[in-house]
Amino acid sequence: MRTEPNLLEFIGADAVFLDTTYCNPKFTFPSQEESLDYVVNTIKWVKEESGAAGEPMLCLIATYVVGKERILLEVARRCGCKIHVDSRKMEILTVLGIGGENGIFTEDAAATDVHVTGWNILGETWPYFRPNFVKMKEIMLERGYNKAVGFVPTGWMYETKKEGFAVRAKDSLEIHLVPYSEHSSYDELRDYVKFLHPKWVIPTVGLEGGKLDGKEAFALQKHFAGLVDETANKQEFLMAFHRRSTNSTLDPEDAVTRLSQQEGKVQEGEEATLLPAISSAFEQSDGFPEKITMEMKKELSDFLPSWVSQDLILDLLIKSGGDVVQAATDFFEKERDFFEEANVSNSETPKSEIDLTFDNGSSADAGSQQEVPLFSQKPMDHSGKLLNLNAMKMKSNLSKRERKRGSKSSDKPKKKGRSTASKPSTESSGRKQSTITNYFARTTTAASKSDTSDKVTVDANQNNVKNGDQFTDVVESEKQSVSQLLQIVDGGMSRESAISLLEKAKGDVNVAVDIFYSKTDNSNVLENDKNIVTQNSENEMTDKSSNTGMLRNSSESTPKIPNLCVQSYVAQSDSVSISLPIENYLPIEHACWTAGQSAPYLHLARTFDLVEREKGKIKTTAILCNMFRSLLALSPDDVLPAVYLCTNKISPDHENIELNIGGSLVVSALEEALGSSKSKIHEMYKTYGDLGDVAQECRQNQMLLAPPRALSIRDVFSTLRKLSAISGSGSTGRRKVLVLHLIRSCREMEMKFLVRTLVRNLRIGVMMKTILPALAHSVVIDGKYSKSPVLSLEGIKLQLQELSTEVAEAYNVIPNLDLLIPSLLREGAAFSASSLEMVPGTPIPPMLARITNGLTQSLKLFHGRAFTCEYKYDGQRAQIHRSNDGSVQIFSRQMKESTSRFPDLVNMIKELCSIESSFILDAEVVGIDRKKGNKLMSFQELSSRERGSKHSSIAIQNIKVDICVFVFDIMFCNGQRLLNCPLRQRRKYIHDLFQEKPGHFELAQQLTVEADEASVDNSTTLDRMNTFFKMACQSSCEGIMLKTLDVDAGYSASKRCDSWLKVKRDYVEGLGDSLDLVPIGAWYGNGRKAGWFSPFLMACYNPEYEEFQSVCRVMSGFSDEFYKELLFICLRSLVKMSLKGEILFVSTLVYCF
DNA sequence: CGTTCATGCGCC
DNA sequence: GTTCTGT
DNA sequence: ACAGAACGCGCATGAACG
Ligand SMILES: Nc1ncnc2c1ncn2[C@@H]1O[C@H](COP(=O)(O)O)[C@@H](O)[C@H]1O
Repeated sequence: MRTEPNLLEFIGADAVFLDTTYCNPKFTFPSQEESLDYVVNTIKWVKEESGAAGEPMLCLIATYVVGKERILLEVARRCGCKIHVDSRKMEILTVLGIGGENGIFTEDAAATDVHVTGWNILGETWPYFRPNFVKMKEIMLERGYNKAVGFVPTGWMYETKKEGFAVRAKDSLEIHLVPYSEHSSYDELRDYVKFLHPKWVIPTVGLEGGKLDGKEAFALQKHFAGLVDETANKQEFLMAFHRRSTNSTLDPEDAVTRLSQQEGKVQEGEEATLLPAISSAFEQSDGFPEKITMEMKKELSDFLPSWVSQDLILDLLIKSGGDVVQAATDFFEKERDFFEEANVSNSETPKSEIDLTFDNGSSADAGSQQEVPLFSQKPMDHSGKLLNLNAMKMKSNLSKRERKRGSKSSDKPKKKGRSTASKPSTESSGRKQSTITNYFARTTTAASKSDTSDKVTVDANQNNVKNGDQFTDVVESEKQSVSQLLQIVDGGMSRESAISLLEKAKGDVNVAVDIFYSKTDNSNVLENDKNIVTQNSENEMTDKSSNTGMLRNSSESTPKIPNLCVQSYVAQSDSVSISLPIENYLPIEHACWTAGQSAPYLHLARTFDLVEREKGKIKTTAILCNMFRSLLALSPDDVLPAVYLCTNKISPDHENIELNIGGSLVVSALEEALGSSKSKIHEMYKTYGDLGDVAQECRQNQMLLAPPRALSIRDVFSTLRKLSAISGSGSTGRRKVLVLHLIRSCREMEMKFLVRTLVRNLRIGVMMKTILPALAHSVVIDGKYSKSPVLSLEGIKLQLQELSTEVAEAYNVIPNLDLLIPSLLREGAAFSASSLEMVPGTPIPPMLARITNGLTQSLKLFHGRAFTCEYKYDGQRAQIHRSNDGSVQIFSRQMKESTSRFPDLVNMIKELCSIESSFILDAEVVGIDRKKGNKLMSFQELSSRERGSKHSSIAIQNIKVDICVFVFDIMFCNGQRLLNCPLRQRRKYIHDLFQEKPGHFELAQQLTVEADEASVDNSTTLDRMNTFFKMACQSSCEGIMLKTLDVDAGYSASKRCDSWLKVKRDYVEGLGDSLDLVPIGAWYGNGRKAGWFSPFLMACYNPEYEEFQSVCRVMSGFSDEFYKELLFICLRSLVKMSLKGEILFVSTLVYCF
């Protein structure tokens, strides 16, 4: 039995670092399980025990990383802080008869309070073993431990949708990953890093001839020194370093309190915020020109009352530009406020509203500072370059919960004007914007003094909208006249003019036209007239505040209609009738237009609005079904454009027709159309998190000069197509004109969805999987009940189901609405999936694979079934089509045509595939280095290859990255679908029909396991697979794929399927790349992750520069709860430590997936 | 007319 | 691409 | 089960700038 660690040892410790390296199950020492257990128990123990004595910081240092020990030693040396590294592992290693004295820094360690081992690190070979943290995490979670496992991605990073307000890389930090497992020497690593980014090369790991020493790695930093640019972030690091070595006198408790309250803060800036723990301990500088020194802080601190927090002091200093006297003056001016704030924050009753003056000030400053470059004015104030504690908002879990409940209950009084509320009320905030909205909600509420008055307004609005609708519907004929008139005069007049003209002409278009043409000589007068008309109509309004704009406007400025008539008619057709149960919906009577007209976009917009709010899938389908029924009954030609608009597409994927419209252009169009400034829109965007909502909101508040012309579905769609066709010089301008046209024509909630369509983010929770069944249903119902009302759905249930399946299946294989919809409309309920012919030129949605954790697991899953193993190449998917005429096309995984990117591949196919027939192949394109013996290159390198575009192919002689294609499937050959052929046969076809050419055109490496061998108990099979897997990894592959050969072995287009499994190197314990890094900064997350740190900036210590240099960001791997817990506990103790003048370090296990 | 900037787009 | 959450 | 959100970067191209 091992002995439990000495409790006393830990109580005095500030941090516990567990080096868990030894618990790697790959390493087959006998008590592997036991050691894992041991660690887990220790963690548990530390948690429980030291939890009583205060929050412990508990980190896992679990990887083999050069410099880990150095970091610890450095920490210890610099700040003399007590860091106990669990020496028990020495025991374990000793117990196991290994390790102990092998530790690389044993001597150093012995001289300090830090005990570490570098067991086996200096060995000849680089043993890539690592702890089985997959299992560890599992166990930890299972047992409720709350500690960290962090993950770092190796190739890909994402950016949150920012619809026109994105800050591009050049403004943000440049961060690059240095996965090193692929590199056996330092030179290679260096080259790799250089390849990743020549300017910001920070080697973090040194591997020289198998020797692993951070010193050597960093010695080479000199070599790169000239290449490292002097960016702001570097200054930040320098600052961080500098501050780190300065003792702080901040009060730990205060900072901890503040930290615990900072959860709600959302930081929009792209600059990494230095972790408060680090930053607050150090001096602040105002965007770097002037430094605020420790002395200044101390001076001010001594001068002010003792309750004043260090954060406040910093803030004062920053605001005064480093002038201590000024800062003190400022303070006494607002002493009372500050005191109250401090009291509230200290008493741990975060009442949320407090503190707005102070906070508001600083965050607004920060905001405007970001805004400034847009308006080319240098910021005068220089506060908040470092956005940390001072910019935090008060919020607690409690108040969050309260607010949640609050918004729920206020939702209860049934669908109150979510989209019509004139201010972002609590209701409209929704789930999406947790903090900022609430913040705004609070301020607005405060401003309007009472909740109830707000609600009243909302109700009033709602009513008005209804009335407006009614008017809109009733005056349809008048509108038609107006449109007619406008058409005749061909835009020669505004709508107001037309309306007033019609009024004069008593509704007779011909008379109106006459009047118009009699007036044309002084048309200016008419245009002036417009303003008068509008003003008049505005004056007529008695209640402007509750007016919703154009609707009212139009109703007021059109001839009066008898009210009775209005109501009796409108009772049937309002904006929500489409949500009636299918049986009760009357496609013609409930529609908002009549046969022969083209369907108005409003029809769609209203549907979207309802669908967005309806979460149930069945109801959603019913609403959409009703929508389509009206279209089918009144204007079937609009079905296709409607389906496109519903699914946020404008063409089949493979046609590479793109809108080429982004947030920026939409924002600038909105600016112009709505008379809002960019900064205002940005502010609102931050509140709503959706450009569509912003536009809708602006529209709501806008007084329109003219009621817009009705947009039809056809108009919208054809305008979108027109947009996509624009190219060449002046294109941006021409696009904007079209966008403006669209935006200006929006009525009601059209704006919201039009804008969302433009930024291709419909967010109504509906995709092809909902739309197509809805359409299928409507087709069945339309066929059955086009003449009579729907009696019962029971009788046709089966038919509904069947057609849905047929349609979905057809689309799964041939995802081309241009073919599917006409065919469906033509054949009605008789439509079947085989109605569509498979032809090269239309890509088949690729089949996808299921993740598995390891070979054993996947073997289990395929027990008793024959299967094949294939290398999983690390490149890009390519579907190769050859038509009968011999032409070749390449499609990507997302079914975009990428032929122009691979002219060499096209040639290769033409040259090598001498067979006459047409075919469709599934393959992976991989970068290959022909000079280095056909060594496969990483995806990273492939991705830097030139791209080509819709109009231009890349030049074959310029190709920098050669490729090799690895074929693994065939779906179509010689006019025949092979989707239902078992893989064994498809595989045979490939072998029979194609000639390999090594390094150019190869078939995927394979290993066949027959049914009788497919058992976990068959060790030969497992061995073979293991070997195969290792070979795959050695051949620079990502892992292997396993595919059934006979059972369920068809090609399931577009499905993630259990008959294909993937086993990736990274999932398999012990084979991931890893780096051991120190978090030095973090960004605030967005959306769901708003309010806490999400991506962390990780760095590695460079002793030569004596600084931490950034390496990468760490993003995911924690569950949300994990995140919060980890961060709060960790940061809290970190702050504590740092404020005591000790350095804080977290070492995170970093995992590459 | 060449360079830099801004924006859209697609990839594992 | 992966992961987590919400319905 | 399914949908949606969160998570960047590098190339191509038009616009703006000298
Ligand atoms: N032999 C193979 N079979 C199937 N897919 C492969 C193969 N080799 C590489 N891949 C790629 O692996 C991808 C699926 O893995 P993942 O992206 O991890 O889900 C596919 O989209 C292919 O591009």
